[in-house]
Amino acid sequence: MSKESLELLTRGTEEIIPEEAFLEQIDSKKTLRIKAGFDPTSPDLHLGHTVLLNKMKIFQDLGHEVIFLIGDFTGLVGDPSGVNETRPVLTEDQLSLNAETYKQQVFKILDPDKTEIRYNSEWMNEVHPSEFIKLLSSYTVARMLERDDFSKRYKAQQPISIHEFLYPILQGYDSVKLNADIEMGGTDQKFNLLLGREVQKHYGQKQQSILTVPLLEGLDGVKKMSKSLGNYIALEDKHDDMFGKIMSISDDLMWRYFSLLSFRTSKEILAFKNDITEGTNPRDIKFLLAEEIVERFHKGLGEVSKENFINRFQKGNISQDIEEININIENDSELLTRIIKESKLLSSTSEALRMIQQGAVKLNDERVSDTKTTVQKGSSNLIQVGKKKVAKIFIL
RNA sequence: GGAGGGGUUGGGGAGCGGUCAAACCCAGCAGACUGUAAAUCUGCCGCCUCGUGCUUCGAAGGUUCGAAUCCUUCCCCCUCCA
Repeated sequence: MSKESLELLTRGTEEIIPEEAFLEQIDSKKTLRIKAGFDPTSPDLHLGHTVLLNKMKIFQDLGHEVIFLIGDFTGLVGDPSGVNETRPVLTEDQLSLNAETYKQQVFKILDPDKTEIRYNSEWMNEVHPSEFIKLLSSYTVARMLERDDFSKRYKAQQPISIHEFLYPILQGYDSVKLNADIEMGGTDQKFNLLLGREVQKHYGQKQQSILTVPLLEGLDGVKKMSKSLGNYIALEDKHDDMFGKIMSISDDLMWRYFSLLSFRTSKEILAFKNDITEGTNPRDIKFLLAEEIVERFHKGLGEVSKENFINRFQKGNISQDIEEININIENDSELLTRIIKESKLLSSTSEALRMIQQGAVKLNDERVSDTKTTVQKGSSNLIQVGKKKVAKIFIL
């Protein structure tokens, strides 16, 4: 393998274990089986996931077999990684629905012709109980408790269910069944990935090497990007939303996003940093990042998103494509607070009331100060709540 | 199986018969200021028909003029012993 390809492959990775074995594999010219698993616990993939997907794509381009494993069975167990409490168990219906939307989304990055999609229910549903016991004997409770999140929860007197111990072992079994040469995952997966090596050994199989990628911080810049924390940018986000969300990240975080998400060279990124030192507004550099990312998921809309953004926030105009909502009312007029709730702009009339009191609500570009403001049947109204929420509402 | 501790509004965590929609911290939201950044200041942060209104403090009953606070039963969690 060329030096360039190797650089490409290892750039932005957190750890490779064991490094020597990995390099040997890469050098061997053998077609490697690369595994990465995803829990279909929530239907939206976000930018955090793409750090890993991008890596998979590189392996694909190098001609290796990439396995996108959907953990539909293990999803029933719930991965305890990095969580400080027991995860709710999902129903099979939810899981299979999520798995479907996953498939559609990953091919925004991966090459469908070169991707092997597998479900671990394929083999897990067939495992005989005696086989299962044999599998579970591959690891010990003491070693399981070594895992950081388990030991923390244990010390903090928080519950750990027995089934949570199974998760890492089952994940390891997937590696056995798939004959994985390399498994990739986020840094929070390190324990699970390493355990896969133990399970493979237990089954007399060649041990996989593992490659971890950093977890992308969410919009808050502190916690990892995740749907449950609400600090995520979904691949399915509309272009304007995606652009806006990227613009809202802090200047520090911007560099993190550049290094993990951008396809620009390290050299270019360094040049941007210099520009800022020399007086360029960091916002303008952030524009470049936002445009690149939006363009990746919404072909041809990067530029447009930027223009909309400038219109909306720098010039104060409202962008063209605002969500339009129809609301049916019974009387001739209705309280604005109720309309705001009905349109889902806010979740309760109480909240709408407070927002009006705080001067956050605009009706047809006029700031609303009267909490009893009403709108007429048959009218169309532009309603803004704060800077980010806007909708055109038709009262029917 | 035995002994003890505990379950409070998104998270943490006060309250331990009325003055409790419930201190305080974090997170979040809005306004001002800005680059929809950060920092800062101010306000908000259960629901509605906005009132001496309604529903909340694991669940259900009970005591009381009055309960998150007391009693009973049940559910759940943790620790130690077996």
